[in-house]
Amino acid sequence: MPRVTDEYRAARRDEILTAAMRAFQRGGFHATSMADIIAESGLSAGAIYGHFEGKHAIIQSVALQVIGSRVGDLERAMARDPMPAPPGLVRVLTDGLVRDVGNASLLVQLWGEAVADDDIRALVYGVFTRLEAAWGAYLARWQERQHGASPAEAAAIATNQLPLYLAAAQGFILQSALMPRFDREKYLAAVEAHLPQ
Amino acid sequence: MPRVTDEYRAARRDEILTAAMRAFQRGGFHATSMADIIAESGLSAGAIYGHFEGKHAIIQSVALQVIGSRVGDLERAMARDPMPAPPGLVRVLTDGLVRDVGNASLLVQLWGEAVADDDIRALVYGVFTRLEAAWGAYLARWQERQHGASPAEAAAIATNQLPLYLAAAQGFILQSALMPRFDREKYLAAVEAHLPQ
DNA sequence: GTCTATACCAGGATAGAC
DNA sequence: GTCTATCCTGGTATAGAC
Repeated sequence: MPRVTDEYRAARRDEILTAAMRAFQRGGFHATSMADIIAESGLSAGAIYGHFEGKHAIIQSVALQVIGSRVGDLERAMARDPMPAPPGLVRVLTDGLVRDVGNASLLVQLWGEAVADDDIRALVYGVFTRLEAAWGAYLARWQERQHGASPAEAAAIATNQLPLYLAAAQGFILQSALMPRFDREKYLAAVEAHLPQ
Repeated sequence: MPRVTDEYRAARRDEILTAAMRAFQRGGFHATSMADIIAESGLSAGAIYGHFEGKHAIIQSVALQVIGSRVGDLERAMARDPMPAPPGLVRVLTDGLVRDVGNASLLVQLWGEAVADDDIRALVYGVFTRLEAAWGAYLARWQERQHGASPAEAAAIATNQLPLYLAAAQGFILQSALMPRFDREKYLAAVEAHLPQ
């Protein structure tokens, strides 16, 4: 019998994680100290270390949440019937991002972090691989259904289009995080107008 | 009269910068300590600090070099006559990157760093703004020359296409840095096949 | 200008009381 | 589980000799 309920523990963990996300969004992973996270959460050092092994574990958990939800959003959208047109997937991804995280800067930080941190890199690799597989399958299915392509043709077309669709999603994330006057609707309109169906 | 020639100083600076770039590429800005840079350069702490105020200054200089050269490449390509087709600019940018830096991971790190570091952010903002202006002007000129669009039409089309071209360049950089089986030629072929002319 | 040795401190993590 | 107070390491930067 645990001394407190699992729900309580989970809620506290989440509280800490949310505070950490806010702090990281402002200052970045490294410039944000444990003291900052402690202050942001309104708790104390002891409370934090009761729920996380350390700063590294917090970063990991934040990463998993931010990046994992993106993949989940996509896979769900891909399973919908009728299928949304491929450019719609870019919108799904970015909607989910705004809803859960507020902005894309955490994701951009994660990409940068993947260079230095093996765990984050593994996470990012894994996500990119899943994204590639799911999006590729989606594009192929779209070709078959909408254009009556044979499976072989459809696969070839999908493979060809895939890197650009990934780039469209990545470009959105990067530009929304780092371009001063980014216009979300203008971007999505360009995707819809120019990327191949 | 300086005690050593300016050429000597510049060469040393460059030597240190190159060593730092190698180290940063492997381990990231933060996980790389001054001790690592010192070891990588084969010099000593005293030597390094004789040329740079500190680690921050080194990062700044690396950033300026990596990111500044990219913009230079593009602006030069854009001034060429006859104009390369717009997708060719993506190739120019990535060629320069490979030539100067070897891989794109430093650039991805810089993007992540822009969240936390005001100086880096200002640098990245500035570059994105120049890129936007130059590439936008280029796309407009291309529309006028190749398709006989009026200046107003050309400007509208360019504004519409611009975010996708930026995304194509950004996607290349990100995917080449973080996707295990990235295929450069496949990517560029997709850009050439699908992005609007 | 460059070297070695070292001062100094930020900040992650722990101890022990409650 | 949470708090406050504190320890201690890693890492930046400097001092002083050459």
